[in-house]
Amino acid sequence: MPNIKHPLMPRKSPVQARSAATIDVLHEATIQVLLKEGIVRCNTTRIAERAEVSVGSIYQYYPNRDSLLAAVLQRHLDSVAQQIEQLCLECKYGTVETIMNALVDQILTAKLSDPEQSKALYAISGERGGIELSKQMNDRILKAIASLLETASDLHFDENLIVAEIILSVIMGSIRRVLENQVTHQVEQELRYHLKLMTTAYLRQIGKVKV
Amino acid sequence: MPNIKHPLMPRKSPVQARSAATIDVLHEATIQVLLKEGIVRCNTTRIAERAEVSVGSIYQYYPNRDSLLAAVLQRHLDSVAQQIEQLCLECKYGTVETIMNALVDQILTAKLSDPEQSKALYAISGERGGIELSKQMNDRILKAIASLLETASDLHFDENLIVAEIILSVIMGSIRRVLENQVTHQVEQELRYHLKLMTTAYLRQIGKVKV
Amino acid sequence: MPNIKHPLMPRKSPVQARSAATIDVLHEATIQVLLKEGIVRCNTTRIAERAEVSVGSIYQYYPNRDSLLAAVLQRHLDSVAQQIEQLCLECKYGTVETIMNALVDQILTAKLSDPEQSKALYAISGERGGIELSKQMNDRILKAIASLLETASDLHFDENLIVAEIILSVIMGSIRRVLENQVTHQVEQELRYHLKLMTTAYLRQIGKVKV
Amino acid sequence: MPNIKHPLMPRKSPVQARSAATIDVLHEATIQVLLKEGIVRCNTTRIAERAEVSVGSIYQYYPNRDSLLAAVLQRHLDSVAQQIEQLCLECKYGTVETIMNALVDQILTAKLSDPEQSKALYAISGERGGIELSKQMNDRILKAIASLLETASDLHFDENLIVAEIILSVIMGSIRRVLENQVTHQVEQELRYHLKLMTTAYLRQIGKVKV
DNA sequence: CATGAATGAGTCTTCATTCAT
DNA sequence: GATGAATGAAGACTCATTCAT
Repeated sequence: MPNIKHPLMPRKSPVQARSAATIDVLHEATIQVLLKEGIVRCNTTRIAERAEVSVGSIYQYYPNRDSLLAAVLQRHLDSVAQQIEQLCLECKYGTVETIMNALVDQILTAKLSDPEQSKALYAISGERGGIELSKQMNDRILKAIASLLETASDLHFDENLIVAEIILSVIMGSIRRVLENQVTHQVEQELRYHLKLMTTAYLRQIGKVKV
Repeated sequence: MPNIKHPLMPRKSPVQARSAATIDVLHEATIQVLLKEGIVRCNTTRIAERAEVSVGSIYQYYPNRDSLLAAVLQRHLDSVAQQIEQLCLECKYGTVETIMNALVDQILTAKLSDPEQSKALYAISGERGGIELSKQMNDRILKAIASLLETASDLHFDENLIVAEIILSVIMGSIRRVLENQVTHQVEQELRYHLKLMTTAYLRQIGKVKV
Repeated sequence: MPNIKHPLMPRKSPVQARSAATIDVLHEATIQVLLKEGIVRCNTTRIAERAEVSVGSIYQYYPNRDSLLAAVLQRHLDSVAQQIEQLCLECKYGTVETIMNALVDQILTAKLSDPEQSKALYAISGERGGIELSKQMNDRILKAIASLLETASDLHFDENLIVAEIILSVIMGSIRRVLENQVTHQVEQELRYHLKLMTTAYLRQIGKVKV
Repeated sequence: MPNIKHPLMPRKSPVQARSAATIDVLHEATIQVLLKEGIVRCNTTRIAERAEVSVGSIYQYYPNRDSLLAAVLQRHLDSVAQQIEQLCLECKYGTVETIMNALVDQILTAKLSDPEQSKALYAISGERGGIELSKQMNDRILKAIASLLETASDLHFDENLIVAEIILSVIMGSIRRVLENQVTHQVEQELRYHLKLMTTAYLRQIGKVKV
């Protein structure tokens, strides 16, 4: 059902085994080039070179350069969202403090375990298609966090979604600054601690005690 | 101390009024093009057209395109830093709550009064030269906030600079998400309130009561 | 007499029914793509897609893309020539007027019954191989018309071939303009009438009365 | 007032003298390449090479390759239409015979004085933009011929425009066949004579004697 | 035989920069 | 100083053809 003229959709699904392999190689190469050369020099020629395939192969699977980048971003975002959704299910019914501790840990781990890759992908997410993808992932995560907050054993919030948004913004926003080297090394090290402290303090302030 | 081959330095100082005017026109035009066409289509031809000067004129004042973009970013960041420094001086000796209220207000106002422009400039700040500039501004603001925190009448912090960094990261990070439309309209409206609440709660948690 | 490296010759003769069927499908698909996408986008991939065979299959029957296009054109031209030759045999010994009435009718019917197809094929006939094919068909038709004119019951012409050429040029030339939409709808409708009138008047002018 | 996003409009008008020179060189080179290599190989690289300018120069004046081709065609068609309009004014009030003699001469001269060029331009006129241009020229010429026919001293026609269309189609259609080498050399030589004869005979047949 | 993934030369187009006027 | 025409390297994308499966 796909591939009907949406410019950012992949062009075709692999029917032979080597197709899937080529796609993987392309994704890997894209990230490598992005890391090594930056978004501006991350062009089809370099990606193909790095992937050791011809430029033509890119266009077997993607209608244009942007759709390849979007696909790479999509994969990453999916993975991050999945990890967080998973965690949100596991942490249900804890106190606000345990929830925030786990959430901050999970998000920072997901985003900072391969910081170079995350950083490279920000370059994509700013482009035309990336913003939409980011929003979709955002929504998934927000819903997961809002659901999680609802189950908090000690506190209750009037507007779970708003609160979730604030918390996610603060965490994701800080992470971005870390990835862009806009914080000192020390803060990078201690960010987990402070974010846990801050979000927990915030929730206690804004929430009402459950009976 | 003149411009000896630093590629991002402006080429000459505006010794004549005419020069200063041209530079202003170029800056304004650059922002307009950035807004209207995006970073990718923001090229010298379009800037010159919009500014109603010839492309050659750009090279009278800047050794290359990037140095023009850097200069535009520089101006913006300078202005933001200055506003915040100014405020930090005015708020000295207040309570943590009044300080954070004023600070959050000031930063959000500075960054969100012309959101389109701020957003456009993010595109520049990601490029090679922009990161360095952003860091410099960051340092100025951090010092101002750290000094301000030191004067807080009610609380004392062991590491003012770290705390300042955390607070700035959280505020700036959230703002970026607003500018990238990654938050709902409602959160955009209520962001001030929540950031004030959160940062104040955080400071109260981490600080020690002054005697 | 097999295919020894002539680049526009079909590669092998359809000895099996399956082959003939595939060739038919390819011809049909080629015309469809030509109509829908134009000569520039009429490439092997699209033809294969439309024909629901693989690109590889095209090369089973034709040594290259141009030879497929040439074959398609050839078929069309053969069919047209055959129709006209047939008619020329049937009309022998009539008066100039009845001859021209029949001839104009026949040619217009042959070329305009599926105008879209005829139009599409013009795109091919302009290419390197098509011109030669067109000439061959032209010669066949000319000979048929010249022979026919010779049998006219009322008039005699000094140079039947020249006269035939003039008449064919005028008819075919007008048809082409119709197919390229360079005439109004009304003229398209009345073309038969005017061509009959004009060619008959011309022949009466240039011919000598038979005794 | 021009140049507002119409993809086939020239990009800018020359303000310096050498611009006009470059445009002329480009037109000339385009026709040369068209003649020597055919429409398929008539690409920007070859045109620029032949014109001894850089490819970039093409894009100073035309937004894309097609608009250059269209401009070249336009010039040619304008010139042809002008010549015919001029003649139509000069021939007014003659007999049908003198009118047709002059008209056939004029059109054949205009189209066949530089047959290679005319032939080359047919390749363009089949493309997207060319058809529209051809129609416009067609209309101009038709109006001129219809007006001319109205002034014929000896005959009167019920529908001047239809008659003009028929005549133009027949003449233009034959010329095309000459240019595509679909007629023998002898017919090419005698075409003028036969066309004059045929069109005059046709007009005498279809017209009514003026009193 | 049929398939369709892979190839890579060839096109169009953009844009920072230069330099003659 | 100012102008804008010219440059040409670089990038995105296409498509005829091949060949391993």
